Amino acid sequence: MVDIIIDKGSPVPQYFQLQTSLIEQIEQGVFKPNDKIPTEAEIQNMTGLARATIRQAIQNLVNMGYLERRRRLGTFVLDRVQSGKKQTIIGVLVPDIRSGYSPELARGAGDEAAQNRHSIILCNTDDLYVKANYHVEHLIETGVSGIIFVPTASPDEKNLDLIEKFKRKNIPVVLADRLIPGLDIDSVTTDNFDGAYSLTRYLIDKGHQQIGIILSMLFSTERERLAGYQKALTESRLDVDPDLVVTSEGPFSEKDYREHARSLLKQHKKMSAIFAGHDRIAFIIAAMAHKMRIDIPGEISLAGYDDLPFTNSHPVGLTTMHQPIYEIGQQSMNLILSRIRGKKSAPKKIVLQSYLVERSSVATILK
Amino acid sequence: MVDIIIDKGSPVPQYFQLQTSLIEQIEQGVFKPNDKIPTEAEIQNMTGLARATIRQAIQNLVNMGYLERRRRLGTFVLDRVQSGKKQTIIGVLVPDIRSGYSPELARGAGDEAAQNRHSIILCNTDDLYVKANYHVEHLIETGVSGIIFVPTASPDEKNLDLIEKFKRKNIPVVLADRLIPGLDIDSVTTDNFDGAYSLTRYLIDKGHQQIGIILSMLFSTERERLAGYQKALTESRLDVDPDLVVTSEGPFSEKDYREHARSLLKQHKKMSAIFAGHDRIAFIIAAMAHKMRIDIPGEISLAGYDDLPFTNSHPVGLTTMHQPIYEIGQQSMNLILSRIRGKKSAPKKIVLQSYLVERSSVATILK
DNA sequence: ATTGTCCAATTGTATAGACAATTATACAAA
DNA sequence: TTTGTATAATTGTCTATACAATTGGACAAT
Repeated sequence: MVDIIIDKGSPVPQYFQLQTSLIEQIEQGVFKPNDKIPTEAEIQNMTGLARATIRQAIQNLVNMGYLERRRRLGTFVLDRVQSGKKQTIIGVLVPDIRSGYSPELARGAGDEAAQNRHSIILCNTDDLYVKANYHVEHLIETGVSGIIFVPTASPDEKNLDLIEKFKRKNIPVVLADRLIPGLDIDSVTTDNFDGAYSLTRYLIDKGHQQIGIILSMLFSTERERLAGYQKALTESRLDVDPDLVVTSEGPFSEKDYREHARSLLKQHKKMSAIFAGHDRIAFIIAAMAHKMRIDIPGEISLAGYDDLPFTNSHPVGLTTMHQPIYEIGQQSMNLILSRIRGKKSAPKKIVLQSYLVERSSVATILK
Repeated sequence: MVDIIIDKGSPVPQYFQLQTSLIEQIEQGVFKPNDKIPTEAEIQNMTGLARATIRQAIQNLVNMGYLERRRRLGTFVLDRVQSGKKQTIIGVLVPDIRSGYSPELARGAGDEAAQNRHSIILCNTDDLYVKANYHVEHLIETGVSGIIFVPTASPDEKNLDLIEKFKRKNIPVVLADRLIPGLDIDSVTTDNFDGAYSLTRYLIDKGHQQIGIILSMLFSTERERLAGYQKALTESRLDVDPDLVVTSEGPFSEKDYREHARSLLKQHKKMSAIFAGHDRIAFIIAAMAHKMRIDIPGEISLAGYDDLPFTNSHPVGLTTMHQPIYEIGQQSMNLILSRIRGKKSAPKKIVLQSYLVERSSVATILK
């Protein structure tokens, strides 16, 4: 039965009490869609409130999309679809949807969002702060409910600055794939240290003793991979030859990496295997080796990292660490959705495991 | 100067007159962002209206995002950005953001949207009607302003059905890359007929007389390519050998295509070149040829279609038709934005040109 | 069957006035 | 310096009341 009680003594405004009471009854189904609620006069009799007060409450519910007034007929409850809860949209900021793992990540996030009847707005940052910032402002204006963010290649404080903007608006953020040192926030990553360690161990077990490595130092992911590589070597009492460690501070540029690949391959007599920081470098190395007439894996073995979707169909047959990128996207979405639903708890740091995919680019060396 | 005149005799409600007058003065810059407007008491003196009436007008402007009340301080004009006009969001429906040309297309559309301060909601259809339909409903609920749609692999009437749903809601739609026969609607495509014709001519000019082809018949694009191939052959008085035309009715499946590739390659003595319907098939053929120890281009030449982003870095060195996918995305976005801005004119059908990218997979045959 | 007129219910607009809550500011007290 | 307190300006909440506008439905006129 209809039942509205107003506590005149409460500090809660009476129009607000009425409003809350009505919403409750609508959501609990006392008033169903298309039902007519009591007229203003009736509510006046029931509650003793002034009509203006009642109107204020009802007007708010009309603005919120719960009710609809029809002159001479009364006030009616709107359908669920139209009422209240608007669509939830999650912003996804990735470096570049065309390449690397971004498509896979976006796909995982998108599928998971779709399953929960939400959508993603996709933004390319090109790993640049300015572009990311542009999208950040825009996403906030658009009113997204949450953000999945792959930090850009900019300095940490720049990335922090972007995250801060969301925090100020109470929009939850999940970091995907890359971390920002010292920042305690929800994240979904893979264990790059452990992955690189396992991969290097694998190479060592195959008999390789001189292992070159080439990677960028821009991201937490690759820095961890370098650390894993170093640990595996020192653990096996092998020297880390600084000549064989080629790092780059700059962002990924096809041309730079070709140069790096060439300079490393020039020393190919000094080593039996190369650990490429990620598959794209691996393929550049493979192409360069082909050009320099160095046979893989005959003369030198090659291992990658990522196992990108097309790695599988690439004729090099690259042995690489498979990263569960799709799952990163999924889990990031799940995490952000649980935050949007209001879950309060300490930041959750999900770390997924990678696994080795053996193809044909690594040879076994007989001692 | 501040100046509010209310006509008490007018049938226009006085609160509405006040409201309109205030909006006008805000938009004309009499009140600038962060300015304080007169207090309720002052307006009362200026107009002679009751405070409740004034409040009603002001409350509406607060709801509309023009004003902000600050207790004890007064009522202030908000920034333009926050006020009124909501963000425009464009839905983009692609087969699969992970593979093929979708990432490039989404990137083109996304960049163009960003330049115009809009966003894209990205949806993967997997070329399935049901998934597309799911997203369609959701996009409509979300209130997107326009749609860029790559038709699914479903029958035409299913795709028409999806488009119809948008039309009913007056949401403009642009078809990207693929067409639906008989449908007169905005579209951005490439000239597949002409492209395939040129590519086949190129092969013929290189001395190839027996040219196999393998493609799917599911999409308008590939059907046109087949037609272009046939035209080039007959024009040069070469027979179209039905044994060398391998078509598939089903959707793209790695396994099926491997089988098709194998059966075509078994006949490799009968031909000197293969025209692969798109690059992904081309790479499957290349991998299969490698397995069967058939040298490309030594024993057989191979040409693709699409020039996907990674084709370039693929060691096969595939000669292929470059499709301006990024531009398709851009132009689609431009077209949809002009429709959203209200442009009325006959459906515009933009056809972009492809061009040949010569790499090393096609040999010249000496006669 | 269509059109016109009136009625009554209900929401829409408006006035006048009262007191409450909030908060920037200034000033006092610790 | 910090903390508490008073003040006044302004918006926030609420009552009581009146008349206007809209409109479904009944009924009459054409």
